[in-house]
Amino acid sequence: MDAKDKLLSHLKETIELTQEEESIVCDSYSETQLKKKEVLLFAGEVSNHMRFIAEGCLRAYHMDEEAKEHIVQFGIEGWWVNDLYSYLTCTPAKQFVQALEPTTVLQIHRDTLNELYEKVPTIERFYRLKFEKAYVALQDRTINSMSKSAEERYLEFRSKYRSIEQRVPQYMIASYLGITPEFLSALRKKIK
Amino acid sequence: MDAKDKLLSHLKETIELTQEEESIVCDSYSETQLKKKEVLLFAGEVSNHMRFIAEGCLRAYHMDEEAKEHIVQFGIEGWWVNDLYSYLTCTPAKQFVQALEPTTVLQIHRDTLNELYEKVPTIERFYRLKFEKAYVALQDRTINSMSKSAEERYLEFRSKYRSIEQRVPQYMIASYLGITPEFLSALRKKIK
DNA sequence: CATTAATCTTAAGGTGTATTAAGAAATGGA
DNA sequence: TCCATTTCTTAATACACCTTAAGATTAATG
Repeated sequence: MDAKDKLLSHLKETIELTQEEESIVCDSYSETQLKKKEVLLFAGEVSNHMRFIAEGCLRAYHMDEEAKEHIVQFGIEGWWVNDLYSYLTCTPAKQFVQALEPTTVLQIHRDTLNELYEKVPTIERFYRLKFEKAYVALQDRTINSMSKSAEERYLEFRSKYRSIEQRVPQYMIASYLGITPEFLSALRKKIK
Repeated sequence: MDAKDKLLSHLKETIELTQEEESIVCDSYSETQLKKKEVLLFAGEVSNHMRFIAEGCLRAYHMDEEAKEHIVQFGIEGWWVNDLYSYLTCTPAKQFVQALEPTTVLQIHRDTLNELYEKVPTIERFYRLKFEKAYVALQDRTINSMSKSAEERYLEFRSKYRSIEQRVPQYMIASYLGITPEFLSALRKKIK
């Protein structure tokens, strides 16, 4: 199954599309191949595309004043990864987006997407739902990081994202959880 | 200046409205008076209104499994406070919204707002911008709480929200910052 | 393969923040 | 004005998590 088929079947989990709409949709996205470690979006740039991962694995991370990295989100096949705020407001991104594996991404430019909304109205609904989900995920994460211990957060991460845990380095999971790799290592030892 | 005038001048900071539109807008909102400690939205309920604070002060907070409260957001005159996710998706709220002072709120029901979007299209733009701001505020808060110490977060809170710091109890600021009131007290002593 | 680079673990010692308990200060209601 | 309630502070002790440093594994590369 090629990248665009994956996108279509992903869309069709949420909305219905006619044959004609399917081909309009396909024509609106362009495919990009990323090497491992390649950066798709740099902090400081404006994010002009919505990005669907057809194959591979990405991370979005923030770099603080001391150049320490904080992973905000992972993404694998079937996920969307972006600095959403930058995309929505055309302001400079605060996050980097980088491939952790060789990755295939389908991208659509904001202008093209706005045109697509006109041609295929259900697409607008699809993205509205995406934005809402992004918001609740962020809200959950905020509340979570404030009210739970590192151990609880790790156990939750493991049960929620087992497929991710298995393919990204442990020190990145530590970064996502907001702890040091050493402490995560100690936690894992204790739990087992 | 009455509550509805405050709303109008708030809207007009972002969008333009004709005389006729102003009166349509005003008719769409209803005014509610809250006593101190009165709860406007309970976790578990669906939030069906967007809420503008004309006068007073509110907090939105989450209650965890151990019944500990975590303040997610404060709001004073000119702010909007809500469990936005619940509002957008018609799912049960995870947060409570409660008055910290005698407060006047203007509320608009989701259905009424959708009608208003038709009648006064610029209103839709106003709310889109609100939703975007809510998202970035949340994103900032998440990154912040992961990458900064309690002292840094407190100093930032103080310079950003001095007007709020002066009118809400210190232990609530501690809750907002994710620390205990005792530790905040110690921090303040140390800083001075 | 061999070598280097990336990742993970261990351990000692330190720091930030929580907990508990008590009392002091401020505020609000009768 | 007084009492009750709410809020803030202090201090001792405890724990979660960090820092540093080193070595052990594992994976990537020529």
